[in-house]
Amino acid sequence: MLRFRNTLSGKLEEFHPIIEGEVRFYYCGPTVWAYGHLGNFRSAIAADIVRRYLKFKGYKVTHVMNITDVEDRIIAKSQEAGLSIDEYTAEYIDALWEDFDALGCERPEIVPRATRHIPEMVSLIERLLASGHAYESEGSIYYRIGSFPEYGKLSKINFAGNIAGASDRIDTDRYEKEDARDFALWKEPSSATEPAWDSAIGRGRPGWHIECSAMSMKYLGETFDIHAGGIDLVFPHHENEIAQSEGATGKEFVRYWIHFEHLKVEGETMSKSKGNYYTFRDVAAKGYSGGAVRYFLLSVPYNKQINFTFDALAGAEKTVASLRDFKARLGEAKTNPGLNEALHEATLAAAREFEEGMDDDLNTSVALAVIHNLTRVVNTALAKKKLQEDNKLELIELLRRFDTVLNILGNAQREMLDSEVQSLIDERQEARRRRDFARGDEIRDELAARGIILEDTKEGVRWKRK
RNA sequence: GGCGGCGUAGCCAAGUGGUAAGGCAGAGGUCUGCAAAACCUUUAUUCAUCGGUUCGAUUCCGAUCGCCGCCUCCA
Repeated sequence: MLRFRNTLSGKLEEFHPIIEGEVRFYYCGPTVWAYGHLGNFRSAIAADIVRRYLKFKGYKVTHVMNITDVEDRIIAKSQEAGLSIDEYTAEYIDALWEDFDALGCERPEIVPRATRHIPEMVSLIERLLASGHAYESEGSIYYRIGSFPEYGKLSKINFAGNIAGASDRIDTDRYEKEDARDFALWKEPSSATEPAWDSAIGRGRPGWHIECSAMSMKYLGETFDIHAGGIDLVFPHHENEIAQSEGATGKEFVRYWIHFEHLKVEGETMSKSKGNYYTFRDVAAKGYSGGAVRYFLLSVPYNKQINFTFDALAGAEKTVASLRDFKARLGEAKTNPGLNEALHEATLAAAREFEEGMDDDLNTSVALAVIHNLTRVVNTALAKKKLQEDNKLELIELLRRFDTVLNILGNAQREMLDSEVQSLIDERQEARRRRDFARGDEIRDELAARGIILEDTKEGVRWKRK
């Protein structure tokens, strides 16, 4: 039975979707201006695991990931560059999909953009105005937090204690609000050139939080199953989403809230504003693969902070390579018909333990350990020639199934040999037959320099590209 | 000031009221012409410190020290 730690209750809860067999899942994706650092991808990969594991469990998943593109900073940056919002964001969105592919993340079913959903936001704001949850002040519209007594239930925020110590940082808005805590739903343009939309509630642009309420409810319904995002979104973003959505509908907004913990670097949160961040592209430029980054980010469960180091990433690179080698070796193994019973038991146990680990709030650490343990058992069997045909088939199938969730084993396609490379290998074999090992080693070194690694085995020469 | 998290071997780290997963690195061995890969063995009497509860605590409670986060744009 799948269990998630629900931020709302703070407890581990059994997961039951609202509609049998179907899951509606919203993930707050990265804003465009802050695009690219690895912390974003920890979150994106965690969301990918949520999605993939739900599918593994047999659910039909509708996954919505927003792309925020009317946020203050994007507007400022696009204006600086003399570009429209779409022109400014286009290259970041292209980069996002390239990196998604490199990191093995599936595309969500629906990727709505705020700029395409202004009418939905306006009508939600109209509902809030009509029900007294919102008010207009000097051309802008604010949410009236005093009208929503449950405000704070997600973040457990305590305004009495909070304001005492942090009041100097709360009321920084230049507009007139009834209460310092109230937040903007609709902002009057501050200049004639600022992007703005004409609507029934005046000319302006949406506040940061309203898009997620409007878009999630449009695509997933007024109450849906899972809402996920980075832990820093708990307050104020998700708290405000609850206030907006439940204020407008009077219904429960989301069943399960899931928050992904931060990636740290040298003991501190990796963040855009601190400047202590690496992007996936920085790391890729140093030669690390998307698979290694994905493995590293999965090596600690999503609900724990993880410390980024290049040593750990290098370890992940080796580990992924050895798992992929294992998969290839298993595929090539020569076996006799039949089933080795002990190995069959180990295979069943691995399948069970993997699922138990993942069921427990998506514990990817346990899932990976299961694969390593299975690998060791199978390697030993392979070395002792205990692997039989039926074992091989069920192991290949199990690894394939594990990888529908983790997506770290890659495709085991064997590239075609260059005829030139093949002739060098043949020449080396001939030299070795003559016991001319000097020439043989020379050829091996030459191939190594060109990224071809040779392994001499009893069945012949195995090779792989570095 | 309010709220929350963390401190486990050289490094990255999982985990649990019943005696410490996994990865990387290291050491020894098997195999090999030598390598590589793989396999085997090996690396924490101990989980920040000090108390308490318990038959038993790394796991629960309290205190102390250290680190991090949210409360303000970032996942």
